[in-house]
Amino acid sequence: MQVARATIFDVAQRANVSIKTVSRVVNREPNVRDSTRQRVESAISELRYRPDQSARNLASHRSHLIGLVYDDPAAYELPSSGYIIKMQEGALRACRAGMNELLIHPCDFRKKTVGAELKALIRDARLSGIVLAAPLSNMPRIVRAIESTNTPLVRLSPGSVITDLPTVVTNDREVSAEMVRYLAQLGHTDIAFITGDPLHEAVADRFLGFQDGLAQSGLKMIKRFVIAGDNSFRSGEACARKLLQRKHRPTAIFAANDDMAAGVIRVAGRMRISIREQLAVAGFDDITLSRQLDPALTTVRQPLARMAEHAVAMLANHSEHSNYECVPATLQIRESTGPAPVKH
Amino acid sequence: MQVARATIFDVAQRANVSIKTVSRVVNREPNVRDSTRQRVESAISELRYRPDQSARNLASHRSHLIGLVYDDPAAYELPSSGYIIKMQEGALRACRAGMNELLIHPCDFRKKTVGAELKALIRDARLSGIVLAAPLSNMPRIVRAIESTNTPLVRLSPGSVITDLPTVVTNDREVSAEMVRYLAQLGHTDIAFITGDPLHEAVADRFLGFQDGLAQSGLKMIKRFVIAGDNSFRSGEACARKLLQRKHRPTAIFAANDDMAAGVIRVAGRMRISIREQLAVAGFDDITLSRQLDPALTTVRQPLARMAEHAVAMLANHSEHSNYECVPATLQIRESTGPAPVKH
DNA sequence: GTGAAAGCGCTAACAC
DNA sequence: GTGTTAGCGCTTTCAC
Repeated sequence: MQVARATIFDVAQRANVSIKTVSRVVNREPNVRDSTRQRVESAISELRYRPDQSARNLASHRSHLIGLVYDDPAAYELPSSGYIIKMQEGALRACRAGMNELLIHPCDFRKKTVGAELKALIRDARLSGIVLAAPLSNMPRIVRAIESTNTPLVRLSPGSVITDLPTVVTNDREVSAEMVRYLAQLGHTDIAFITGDPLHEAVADRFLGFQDGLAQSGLKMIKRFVIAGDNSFRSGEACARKLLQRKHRPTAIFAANDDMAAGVIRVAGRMRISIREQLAVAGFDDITLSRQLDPALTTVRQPLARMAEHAVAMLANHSEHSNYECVPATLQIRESTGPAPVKH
Repeated sequence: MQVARATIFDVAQRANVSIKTVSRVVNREPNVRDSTRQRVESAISELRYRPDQSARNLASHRSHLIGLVYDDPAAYELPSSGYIIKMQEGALRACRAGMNELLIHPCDFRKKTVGAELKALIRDARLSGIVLAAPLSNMPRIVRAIESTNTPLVRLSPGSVITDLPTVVTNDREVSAEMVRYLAQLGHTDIAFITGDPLHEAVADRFLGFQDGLAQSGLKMIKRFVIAGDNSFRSGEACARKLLQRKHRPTAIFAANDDMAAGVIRVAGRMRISIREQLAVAGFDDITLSRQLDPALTTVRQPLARMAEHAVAMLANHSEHSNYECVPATLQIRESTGPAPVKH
C-alpha cells in the first residue's frame, strides 16, 4: 500500500534545482528567485512532499517539539481537569500552525524532584521550548530549573509578574473586581470571599481584585467574611458552612474558583437557603460543572485555550510577539446571582 | 551551559567495543556476552548517554510515535472530559516505559473528513501506531481508513467485537448486570434504565447487561421504564422527568453514564423526591462529578487509564500481548442507592 | 542566487 | 559474539 514518500531529492530533480534550493524554499530562507520558488513549490505539491522531521531534527540539532507542562490531576484526584483539555486544545492549534509537535507532561509539583524531572525531560526529549502552566509557573524553584537549561520558556498565569520572562496571563484581578462591582450593583453589601490555594498566585490576584471591587463600589471589606479555602470542592463546602451558620450572614459569596463555589451551592442547598433569592454565589474559571449546577453558576470565563495558543506562538515565533500577553477574561452571568434580598 | 551530549561513539570508545555492540545493548538485541553488556551499560550510565530519537528514527524508518485519537471535547462542549485525562495518563505511562512518544489528537467524529484527516496525520507525523478511543473505535468507516494505511491499530472499547483487530475493552455488559443484581438485592423490582448515545456501542452493551441482570435476578424488563438518552446531562434530566412524573414510577434508575445520572439527581431534587430513601440512582463511568453530587453517586468505575496503558503496550510490544484484553470495571457503591422503599 | 559536499547519530546488512 | 560499512533525508558550510 504505502507508496514511497518523496524526498528532497525528488523535488529537486523535478524542479530542476539543487536540494539546497528546495531546502531554502521549505524553510522560507531568502535568496531564491521568485520564479524558482514557484517551480519548487509546484513540484512540492505535485509530489505531495513533506519534509522528514527526523532528518531535519538530526541535521539541525533542534527538535520541533514543544512541551506543555502542567500539574498532574491524577496525582491528587483533582476535581476539574477540564482546564487541561482547554490548554491542550489551544497549544495543539498553535503547534499545528507552526509545524511543531506537542509533548504533554503532567507532573506532581509537590515532589521535590520536579526540577530534576523537567531537566531530564528537556534533555531526553530535546524540547525546543516549554509552556509552563500555573501553579508551576509561579514557583521560582521550578522556573529556575528550566532556565538553567537555556530552553525557551513561556509561563502561563504566574500571578504577579516579577521577572521579564515571556508570560501569558489573564486579567484575574481586574475581572474579579468587575464581578464584585456587578454584585454591588445588584444591591449586595455583605459580600464574602473564599480565597484559593495559597500556592497558586494567579488565584491570589483574584482576592486583590475582590478588594479593588469593594473599594470601587464604595464598600468596605468585612474581615470575618473572608475565609481561606484551598481550591477544592470540599474546602468550598467547609467555608460555606462557616459563613452561613452565623446569625449575620453574607448575601453574596464570591469564591476564587468554581469548584469551591459548587461546594457553597451544595451546602446552601442542604441548609435550605435559596440560591439567588437569599444568597448570590459567584465563581471563577467556568468549568463544565458550572453549567450543570442547579442553579447554573455565575462565574468568570477564563480563556485558557487562547492563552495556551498564544504561549506556543510566542515560543515558535518569538520575534513577532511581545514578551507579555494578556488575554482578558469575561463575566458569565448565569442563574446563581440576583438582586440582594431586601432587609426586614 | 548545555554540555555536549554523549553519542554512541563515545560510549563505544569508553567500553572498548564497536558502536554496533552498543546499539545491540541499547536495543536489547541478543548475541552480546554478559560481561560486554555490563561494560557497555556502565559506560552508558557514566556518560549519561541517551540515544538520539531523531537519528534512530531516520535510520530505522520508524518513528516511535504513538497517536492517541479521541473525540474532541471542544467540538461539542462535552460535559466530562475527565476520561480523556485518564486515557492520557495511562497512555503516557506505557509510552515512557516503552521509549515511545505520545501524540494526542482530538478530532470531531461527526465530520465527514475524519478518515482523510487521520490518514494525513499518520502520513505527516509518521505514526508507528494508533490507539483509537470510543466511539471512533466502533465506526467502521474510520477504522477502515486507518487500516488502509497499514498502521498498527488498537481499539479502545469498540463495543461488540466483530473483527480480530487488537482491542482493549472493559466488561461493560457483565458489570452492568452486576449493578442490576445489586439493586435487585436491595429489594428493587421496578428498575428503570436510561440508554446512551446510540453511536457509542460500548454504551449499548450496558443496556444488554441491564437486561441480563434483570433476568439473573428473576425480574422482567418493564418496557415503559426504558428510556432513550444520548449521554448528555440534559438528556438525563429529560428522561428523569418522563420517568418520575408517572403515577407508577420506578424505585431505581440506572443510567448508562454518570452525566445522565447526574441529570436524574438534579430533577429528583427539584421534584422533592429523596434520593436513596425514595429513589435509588446509579450511573456508569465514575467521573469526578459523581463524587461531588449530593448524594454521592453509586456508579461503575471504568479503568480507563489501565485500558489505555494496555493498548499502548500492545502496540509497542505486540508479541508479548494477546490481541484482546479485557480490564474489568468494578462497582462503586456510594450514597445514591439504598433499600427499596416499602410498599404501602 | 545557487550548488556541492560533508556530516548529524543512528540502524541494517553483512562480514568475520 | 562482535565489528565494518553504507546509508537514512535533511541542514550547514562554503564555494561559485
